[in-house]
Amino acid sequence: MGKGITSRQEDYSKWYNDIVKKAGLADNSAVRGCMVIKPLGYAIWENMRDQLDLMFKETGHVNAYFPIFIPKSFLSREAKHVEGFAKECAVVTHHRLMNDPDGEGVVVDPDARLEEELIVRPTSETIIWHTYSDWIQSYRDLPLLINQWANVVRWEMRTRAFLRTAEFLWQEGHTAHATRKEAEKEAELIHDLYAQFCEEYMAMPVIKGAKTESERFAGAEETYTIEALMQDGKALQAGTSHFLGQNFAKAFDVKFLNSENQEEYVWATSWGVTTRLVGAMIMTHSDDDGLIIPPKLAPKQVVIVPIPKPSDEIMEIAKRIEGELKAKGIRVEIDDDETKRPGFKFADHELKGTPVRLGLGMRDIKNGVVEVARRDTKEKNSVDMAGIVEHVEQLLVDIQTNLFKRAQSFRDDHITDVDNFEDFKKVINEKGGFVRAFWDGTEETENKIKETTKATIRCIPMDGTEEGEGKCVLTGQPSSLKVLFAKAY
RNA sequence: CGGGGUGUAGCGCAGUCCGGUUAGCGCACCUGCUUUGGGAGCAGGGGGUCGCAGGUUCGAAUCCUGCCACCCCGACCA
Repeated sequence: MGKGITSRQEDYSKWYNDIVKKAGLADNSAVRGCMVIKPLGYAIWENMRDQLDLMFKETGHVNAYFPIFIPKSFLSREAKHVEGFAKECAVVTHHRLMNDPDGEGVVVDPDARLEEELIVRPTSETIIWHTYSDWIQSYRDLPLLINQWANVVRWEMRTRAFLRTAEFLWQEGHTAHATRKEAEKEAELIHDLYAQFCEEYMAMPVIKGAKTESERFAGAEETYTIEALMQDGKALQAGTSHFLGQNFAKAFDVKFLNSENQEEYVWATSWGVTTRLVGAMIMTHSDDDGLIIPPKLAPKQVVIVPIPKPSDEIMEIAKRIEGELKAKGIRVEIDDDETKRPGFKFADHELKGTPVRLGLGMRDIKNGVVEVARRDTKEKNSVDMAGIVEHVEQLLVDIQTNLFKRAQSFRDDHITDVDNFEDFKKVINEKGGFVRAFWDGTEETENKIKETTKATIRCIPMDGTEEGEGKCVLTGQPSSLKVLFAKAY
């Protein structure tokens, strides 16, 4: 699976940055830490967004939009929340510029200082819960199931395209419920939905689990996560769903009257996935020849290349095939650029990850065939022109399946059970991937392991079969808790 | 904020140690001809405040001083 599997992180970073740049997914921007998402990168995100949006709506959620600015005082209402985000907030202090009285250009007008500073949202819990307190009076107002598509800003020290940028795009769901049980169910529902999306659409296997207390979202009682494994053996948190208990309801005084006319605080969840998923897709599937996009997310699923160039006769057949594929709902395009030669186009479409390429020249037309090349395995076959539409339709399904299986077997090969700390260190440092081991459940042990190996507990897996009793991999204390460790992005 | 590195054309780089023609190469771009089934060849052409500001010198991409920016590795994090 390409150069991904390397012990040298530097090489992997270079490979990743090269793909982002050469395939045309994103550029650095004028602002440090922010990126420009280019049309191809954005189109992939749009496909992710559209599918997720559909899944949210099918489960009863609706979209709304809340302000990008949050009054500073809101952030301090929930103690843990402010602690978690305070260090990475962009702050608006003024609302006006003026010509520099001592020189050229503009300066901040000192008279335009805001009475209360505004925070550029790093997440929207506070402003949304402030709003919910007005919206919720009765149990009849519940549940409130709202999602927003937005940008957020977290002033990170070090950034990396898609995986960690100062500004990123995401969706954040914020729901309010009458009972603890219902809110817990909501958090689990979204957790499952995210996992389903990653596996079915991104062809990326994930492990579902819960975060330990120290890795939990700031202000959450329980954080569910889906963890994916990248080709360099590092784990990536691909999405989280939080059960917030009544923390935010209490902080923002969101109460409702139940059917017995008693006042109660509401129960909450929040959940989100980000443009990081685009980075996850790259690092899960791509190879040395460039990007590989799973068919379900590919902006272009099929490209038809006239060989050697788009003559009338070739174009007539190409257009017929294009029309038939489109009629099946397949996203297809004819590359009729006369200034580029076929060899260039082949390499270019491979770089950009188009799942299927059809080559069509006079030789093929005489033989009544089309040359079919698949991006995932790079296999080429001549296929009977008569059955080409059905063939391509099936091939897209096969590629989607193959990508998932390939990523899954890589992932499964990189889950290693260990029962002593020597093996633990060895696997983390040499083989990479997930290490499954017993943990005594203390934060102290968790921190010690992090300090000595840089591995963190990615999750306490949910579908962990009964592992019985064992001994903590570090302390040897008796434990019934088997968890997954890994180095992570 | 620590450790390393780099700033020269849109991109990637050489030249800097040891100052000296008009600052060079590859890719990309433009024109023409020949090509065209895996990133075409030849010929011609356009494009530069050598990161910024001072200084030394007859002369600075090159030496000196100061500043700035970016990248990689850590700490922090979706």
